[in-house]
Amino acid sequence: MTDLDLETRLSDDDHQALKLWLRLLSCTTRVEDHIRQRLRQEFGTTLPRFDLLAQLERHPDGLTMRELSKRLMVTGGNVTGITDQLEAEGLVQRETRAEDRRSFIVRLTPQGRRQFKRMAATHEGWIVELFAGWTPAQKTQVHDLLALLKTHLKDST
Amino acid sequence: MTDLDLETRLSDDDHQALKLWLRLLSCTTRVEDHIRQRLRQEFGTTLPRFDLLAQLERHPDGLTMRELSKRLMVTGGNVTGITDQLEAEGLVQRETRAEDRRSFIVRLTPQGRRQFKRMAATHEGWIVELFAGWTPAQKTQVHDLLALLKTHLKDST
DNA sequence: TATTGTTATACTCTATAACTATA
DNA sequence: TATAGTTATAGAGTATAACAATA
Repeated sequence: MTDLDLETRLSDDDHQALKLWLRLLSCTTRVEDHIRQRLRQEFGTTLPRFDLLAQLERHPDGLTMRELSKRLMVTGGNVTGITDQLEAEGLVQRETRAEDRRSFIVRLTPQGRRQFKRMAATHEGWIVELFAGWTPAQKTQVHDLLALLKTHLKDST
Repeated sequence: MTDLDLETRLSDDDHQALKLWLRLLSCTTRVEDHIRQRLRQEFGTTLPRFDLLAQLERHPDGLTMRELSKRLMVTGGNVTGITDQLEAEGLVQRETRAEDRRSFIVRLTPQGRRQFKRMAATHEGWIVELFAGWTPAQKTQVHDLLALLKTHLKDST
């Protein structure tokens, strides 16, 4: 019964970690799908586009494509595509730089800033509603616990 | 200054919910990517294939395509594709049923069961390691808190 | 040579819809 | 008619690699 060995060496504690992970994954995925759907329905946009705008809103002086690529954790080609769309919609603009003519600064347009603020406020409302059942202490605690995951991820890679 | 209104009406508590969600999303995504990568490297498989095998392992009598589709929360065409691959690899088999010749039962082959148990044990090891910094009480608490999210999701849909 | 950004291409995962064969 | 499953197709979202311009 070698198969059984694989099972019996797992403690309850191990199964608890697996159960937690499966729930974490399914909950997060479902919330994410829900948010994608509402972003599309209510604002005709996507999560990657929203995320790019959010980065620019946090950096009023703009970011280069390379910086956006690193912050969004996607490769350069994708940033080009998303930026093209947002520029066509008039929400961001590319600005050339004299210092380095290979790159440029991507910045929110006034319209882009207004539009993003509207979307961000609505988006935040969805999230607040979602965590309405959690106390502030619980939110803080889980927020801090999650930081530990990233540590373990780096260690094992 | 209408823009400021959107900002000032948000309490610290609201921002806390948003911060928590962003961390939840980024942590989960990074862990998921990490697991996809290791499943590919070490077992040459993908998360959807692993998930399908996991469902069959939990149901030794097998499941119909329709049942798999519902449990995996993907549409039928996708289940057909994944099942085709797994059948080609000899890990699952389709069995016709006399009662209803439109459908069949998908079941793990002995080889599929052995292979899945190997992968599942390794996979569980990754997860256990990941949550090593959490106490059993913390795991239970977060597991239960996450259940609340699904409730709020259903309400707002 | 190295770096920034673009283009072209392909892969994974998903959905939709038309189709078949049974019921 | 309705249902189980398949096929064909399309669309996100991502990566890789070849390329042009500049450093």
